[in-house]
Amino acid sequence: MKEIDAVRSLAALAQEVRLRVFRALVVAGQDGLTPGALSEQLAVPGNALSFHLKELTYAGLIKQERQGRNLIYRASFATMNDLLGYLTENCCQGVACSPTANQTTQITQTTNPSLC
Amino acid sequence: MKEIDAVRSLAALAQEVRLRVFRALVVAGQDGLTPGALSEQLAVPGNALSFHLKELTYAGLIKQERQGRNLIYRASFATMNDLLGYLTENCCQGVACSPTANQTTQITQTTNPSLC
DNA sequence: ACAATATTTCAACAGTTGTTGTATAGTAAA
DNA sequence: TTTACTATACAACAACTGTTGAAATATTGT
Repeated sequence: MKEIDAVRSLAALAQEVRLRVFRALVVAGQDGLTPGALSEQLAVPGNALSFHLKELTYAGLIKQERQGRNLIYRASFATMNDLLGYLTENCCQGVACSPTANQTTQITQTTNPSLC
Repeated sequence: MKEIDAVRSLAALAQEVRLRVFRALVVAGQDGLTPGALSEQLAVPGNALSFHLKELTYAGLIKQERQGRNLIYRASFATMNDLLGYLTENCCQGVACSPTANQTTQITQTTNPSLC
């Protein structure tokens, strides 16, 4: 992941409505959610929601797929894990920064970021 | 971590200079870095850097400590891990969302976020 | 074709953010 | 205490962001 992509993703998440949308989609997982469901669940007007979904899509954090008259939005776990990796890269000069831990937070399968 | 804290942290990181500063501090680990060192390393004017350090501090992502005439800035791993946990919470309704993985990305020791 | 539903687009406005230049405050050494 | 160094604070401006209301597009059922 490049710096510009990370900034774009972080900016997309740095907004109340979008953060709620993204987290709701993370919880929904493969099933995803329609804009209608999100609008109701989060009490956000349709046009505002659409604007925010576009931002999240532009950042690559969510994907859409049409199903009949509805769109299904899903979180993009791959992009999210890239971002998490970018933020934790080369932690503590590669040296273990604590005696206890050596774990990684990924929201699904992928490559392993360098961490301490 | 509350939503407002997450938004504040994400907004703090969603800016080129601040993201570079934070990543440099993550790499530096316990040693930390002075504003002078950061200013030189990242080629950012002192006053601009000061502004961004204040933002990161306000978000709780970095901490400062005075050492003689210098200040030492360090990344706050605890806050960062809270944030990572917040972003991945209750992934996929708690059900494993992929056949392969069950990992976590943390940049240092702490509590374990719910993931898939 | 028509009506109903779902979703997006557009324009305008207020509010926020980042940069720059200049000034100020704290610390240390001569 | 003067000088140099390190770091922060403030004001002003341009650029970006989020919300709202009104309109447009797309899909389905009658």
